[in-house]
Amino acid sequence: MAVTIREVASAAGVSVSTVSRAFTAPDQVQPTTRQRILDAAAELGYSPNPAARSLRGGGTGTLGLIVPDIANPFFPPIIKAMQARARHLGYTVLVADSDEREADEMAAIAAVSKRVDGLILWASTLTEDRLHELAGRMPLVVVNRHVPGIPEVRISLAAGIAQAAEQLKAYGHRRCVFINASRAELSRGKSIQESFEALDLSLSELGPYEPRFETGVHAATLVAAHEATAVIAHNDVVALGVLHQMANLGVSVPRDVSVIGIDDTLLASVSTPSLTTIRIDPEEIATRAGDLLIETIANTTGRTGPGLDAASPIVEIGSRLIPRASTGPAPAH
Amino acid sequence: MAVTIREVASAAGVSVSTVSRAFTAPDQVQPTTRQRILDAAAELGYSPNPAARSLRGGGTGTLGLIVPDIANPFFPPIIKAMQARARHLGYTVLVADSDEREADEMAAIAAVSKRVDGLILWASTLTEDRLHELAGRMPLVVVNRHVPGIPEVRISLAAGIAQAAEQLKAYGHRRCVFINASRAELSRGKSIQESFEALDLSLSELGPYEPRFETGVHAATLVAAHEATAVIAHNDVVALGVLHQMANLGVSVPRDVSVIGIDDTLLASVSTPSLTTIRIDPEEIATRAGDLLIETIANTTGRTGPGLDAASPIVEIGSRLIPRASTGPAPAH
DNA sequence: TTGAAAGCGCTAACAT
DNA sequence: ATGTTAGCGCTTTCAA
Repeated sequence: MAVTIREVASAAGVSVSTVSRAFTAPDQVQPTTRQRILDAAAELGYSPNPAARSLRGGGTGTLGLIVPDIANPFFPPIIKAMQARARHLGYTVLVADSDEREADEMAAIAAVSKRVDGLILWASTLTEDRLHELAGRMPLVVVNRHVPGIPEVRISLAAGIAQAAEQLKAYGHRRCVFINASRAELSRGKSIQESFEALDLSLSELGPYEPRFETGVHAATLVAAHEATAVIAHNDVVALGVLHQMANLGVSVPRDVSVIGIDDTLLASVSTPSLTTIRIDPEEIATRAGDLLIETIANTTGRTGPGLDAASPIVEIGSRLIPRASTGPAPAH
Repeated sequence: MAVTIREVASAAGVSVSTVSRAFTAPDQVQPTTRQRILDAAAELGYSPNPAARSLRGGGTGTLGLIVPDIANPFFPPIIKAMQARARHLGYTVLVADSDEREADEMAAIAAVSKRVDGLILWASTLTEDRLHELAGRMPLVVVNRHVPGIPEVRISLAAGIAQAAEQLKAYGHRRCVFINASRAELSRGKSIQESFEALDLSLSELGPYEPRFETGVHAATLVAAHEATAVIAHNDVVALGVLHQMANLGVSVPRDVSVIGIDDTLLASVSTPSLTTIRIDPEEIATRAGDLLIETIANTTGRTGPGLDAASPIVEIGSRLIPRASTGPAPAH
């Protein structure tokens, strides 16, 4: 068995409560005593048992993060950043994925909910009702999902899209295609349409499709029919499908067609040509979401009734264009 | 507060121990009683508190997995597969990364060790001594690291390499280059050298480098000097660097040079041209590693002295070539 | 400033 | 087959 608080207590010649305080409320114990305890603890290799702590009611010290798909290259950097941030704040992060299916998401939530102090649900597939019910039982933050009354982190593509439109305009493009592959409630289409119209760029929307490589391959064959010289894809994976098929068709990128992705995953920087894309900073979103959850946990603790708060917070994360080699001047025609 | 075993007990009109047994030893309670308990539990939305369970000594129901880098595209599918497997077996998986640095790995281990029943250490940076010490304190499985006395999962590239050599030979290649970017103790070089020699293929080794995209870019410029017509890269990322630079140099892949990666990450299937690579099945390795750890946990529980076992198990995971578009006949010359 | 003791939810003797 | 109860390690009143 591991070393317990009692052994530290007897080694330091104090009671267990003093040892406990030495860790959780250091200023309540005499400096000399505290030092003696800390030394004894170090000597014995003591560290508090988290199970006992959380049983006692102190919370689990763990944040839960449910993402649609761990294997989607967009998420690993976010997970990594959130782990780092959380550790810094004394938390651990427990990650699970929902596979974009409600049943799996419920299972994932059930599996982690008793082990965490709160939950970050990314693009949740759950109904509003269920989310509200869940939020009533534990601190909750949703990302990329708007549910009134639940704290939210929202990714805004507006800035990145506007920059993309500007770049394409400056390069002389006139007709563009957007490959849409969003679930309805997450659609990326609307804001894009507006940004492009504002600059007098025509934008045809294809889809909605599944956000897969093959979607890009398929959509690429449709670009010519629209007489478009630029393509914005739903994400980097789809954009790579476009690049792939353009190469097959003997269409040069960016000479004949410019291609823009979204997410700035690893894929974008290692493709050939490297992919111009709209970056969403993983560290920022991870940090903001983690902090928001911790804040929500803090507000929930020691509150009796259900949230009579003012409006629940909404944090917005920006985006920006990362110009790389897949965009360039429109063909002379 | 959440619903406890006591509330279920009174709702079902039985004692807490009967409720406990209804969950942990169903056959020890009368079917009718059990059903009544299960109904009451469902009604109340009861689920056992894992903190209480583990405090009681029942283990945490969690497996720890420390990988070098969550953001390395090789790992997410493995993490995902291990989660799935573990959930199936009633476990949760807690993942952390070591960033390839001993200090970070120690911190990660410290952060999770009290929350898990055992640990899978992937390509651990720790010294053998530390690993032995750790193994003395908790069930341990190492992956891609050989430490006598510690259960181990080992990835064997032999089969995949042999198939690669055969393919290149059949395509008429004679001179090849291997871009090595391994830490010494993990080196992929030796077995490759042997496989190629066995088929009378000349293999020059470049490096060791860091396993990054830029390494591939750099190494690509060196291939011509070796008069090689085929390149095997340390992993897919490095291979993409090669593809990228070959395109820059106006060298056609696979017409002029064939390129082979290792890992079969997402990158390989979405590159242009798609990348021939050596696949290590993420599900297999995740399953085997998870199962081995659970087995090790089971053997440790209820054993008194330190392991006087027979030799600790070593599980070997195979590999195979996935032919795609980046390999083809050697140029006629 | 420090100590004694109750109790968090659960399981496993032990008793019936 | 079911009930009673001690105790896992810790924090936190309450007392001194």
